[in-house]
Amino acid sequence: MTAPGEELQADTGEVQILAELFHQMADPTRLLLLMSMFSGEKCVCELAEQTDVSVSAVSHQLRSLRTARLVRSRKKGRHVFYRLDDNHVKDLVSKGLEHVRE
Amino acid sequence: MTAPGEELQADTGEVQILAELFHQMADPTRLLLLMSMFSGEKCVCELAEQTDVSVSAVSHQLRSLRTARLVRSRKKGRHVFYRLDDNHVKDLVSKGLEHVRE
DNA sequence: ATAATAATTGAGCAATTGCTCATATATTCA
DNA sequence: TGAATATATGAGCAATTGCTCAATTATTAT
Repeated sequence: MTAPGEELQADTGEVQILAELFHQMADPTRLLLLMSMFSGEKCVCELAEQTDVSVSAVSHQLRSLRTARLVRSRKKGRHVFYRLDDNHVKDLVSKGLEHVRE
Repeated sequence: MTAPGEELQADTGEVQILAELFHQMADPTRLLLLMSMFSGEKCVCELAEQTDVSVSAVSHQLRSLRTARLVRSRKKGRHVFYRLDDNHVKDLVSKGLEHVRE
């Protein structure tokens, strides 16, 4: 499953961006939010309920995730629905869980 | 490449540990250290030179990585050699770079 | 033993983080 | 229009982070 190795070279700029990606996934609340979106888009209040975090805190973290392009949002009436921007995040969580579960 | 979905369920404890894993990879210096070890074990002074970070700072970060079980160390004479504990880290970086490179 | 080299450690500090609280904005409904 | 609901936002604050600097330990060489 480990790549041959050549494409694992990265310049300083890429390392910064890569670190920022992992940074977004490094907070339990944000990670929980991302994982909640695995089953499809969710509005802010659903996400707040599922993660047991205040709506305000969730909104702050979603902004962070949106700015870092890990999620996208769509407005529908009074609700704003959030979903994963692409499925790399899902792959990363999957690989991460493999590691955690040894 | 995305897993079928069933094994992506995680309890609170697992999410904490997973967040800690990503946290270790979320700092540019630690990420650079990990990537330096892709080509095999390296001593502290080599790692310091390659990452252009002070020996002390490198040692602090290596301790963090070792405590979190992302790396292992081996002492040989005056040198301490560090290597990746398993190849999940390499897989995660590989997947992360795929995301960064779109 | 003494000096030199490699690495670790603890204190301390500026910068960043993730939350709460209060407030503001936007949309729907009566 | 006015009330209710959903979300966003800014200030502020305690906790955490990643570094430097100085001191320490461990090993090797003279």
